[in-house]
Amino acid sequence: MAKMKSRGRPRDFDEETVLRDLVRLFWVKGYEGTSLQHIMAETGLKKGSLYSLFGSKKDMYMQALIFYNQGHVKSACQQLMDEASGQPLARLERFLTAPIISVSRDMDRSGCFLCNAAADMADKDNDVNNVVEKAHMALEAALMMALKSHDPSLNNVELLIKARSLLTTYTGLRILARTSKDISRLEAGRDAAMQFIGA
Amino acid sequence: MAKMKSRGRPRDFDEETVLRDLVRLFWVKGYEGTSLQHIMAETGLKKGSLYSLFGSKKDMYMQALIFYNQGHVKSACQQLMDEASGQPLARLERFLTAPIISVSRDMDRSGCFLCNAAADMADKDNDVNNVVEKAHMALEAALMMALKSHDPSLNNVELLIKARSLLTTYTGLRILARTSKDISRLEAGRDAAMQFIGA
DNA sequence: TTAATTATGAACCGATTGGTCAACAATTAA
DNA sequence: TTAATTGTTGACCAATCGGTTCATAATTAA
Repeated sequence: MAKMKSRGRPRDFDEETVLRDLVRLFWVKGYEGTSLQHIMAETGLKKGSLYSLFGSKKDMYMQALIFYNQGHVKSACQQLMDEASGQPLARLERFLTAPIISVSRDMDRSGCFLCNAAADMADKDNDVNNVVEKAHMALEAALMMALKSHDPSLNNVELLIKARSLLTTYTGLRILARTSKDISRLEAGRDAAMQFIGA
Repeated sequence: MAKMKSRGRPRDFDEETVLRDLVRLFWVKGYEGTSLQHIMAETGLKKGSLYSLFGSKKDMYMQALIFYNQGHVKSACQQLMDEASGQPLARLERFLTAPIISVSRDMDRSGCFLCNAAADMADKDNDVNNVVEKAHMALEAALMMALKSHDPSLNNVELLIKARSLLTTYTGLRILARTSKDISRLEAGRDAAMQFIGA
């Protein structure tokens, strides 16, 4: 979809870049911890532009979360389902290892924006809750695909249970990774989950 | 330790009650989401008293978190280790079921203050991080005791791995419980963990 | 009674909060 | 060239933020 020329003064910023900045800010600092000043500094935009573009701070958060889902979450789902991306068990293990790699290799304790949003905003705002819920469902579906590929004999009920247990472990790992100095704690959580689905 | 009469004007509030109020506030609203106005309204105290008592808002949060650990977390640990409180597996299952009961019976999505603190503050503040870390270690130790009681043949390495996997599941459940409308998602996470340790 | 000590409450602080608005700049359609 | 349209900017807003200060109240020790 090529963007057609619009009438008035053209924007002198890239909307996607702005969204990426918003994701990074809300991801690391949370909703209340991110002020308009932070956003202005990070994006280079002034309040007028930001508010004419989004409407409110909450809308900025929402758009950032949706953008994150269409990027990080979607690609995580795709990799889980991509048969060319390795054996099913290896793909599942990679999914559960991502939280560990972030902290052990990059010393990155920002976790997962989706998990942070669940902890931070989801109980306060229904719109955020719905976005988080949809992302969780998408992840469940992708996990079920990978599990089915690993063991085609499993029925849908069994698949759903295993997928949900993996989502629980993943979320726990993402949160624990924000505090834990000991990565073997995280590895234990991952290994137990892998052992459970491998059995 | 009876409190001896102090010299000046006596307090006309109960410190423990104030701490309970602080716990409730920070638990539900998080650190940034809780303002001094909220705290004044909830406790009935004015800023002067609060600041002479705690020193800063962060200290209020810290004291509340420590109080929570000495209450909720400690009693959870004790129940896990209390042989008179049921079979080891039943105690472990009760531990993992608590997050589900909160949301299914009481529609309480506030989760666990400790988990919320990990998600909310632990990466921003080292003092909070240390408190969270210590609580996690205490929970791990209690989980190991219950696991050992269930299967005395397990060595310490095996016990630690299983305990950590349970802590991961517990944390995941507490976070997912903040958004999930579907309690069967939570039950799946619990049942998988129970199946893993029962095996 | 007096002095020392401690707690309370309200006024006050500068800084920051999310949000609005109107003047101005840049573009296209007529 | 002109009008209509859209984007940018900075000033401005009331409200709130966490925090301080100080006079006053209430108590005990002397």
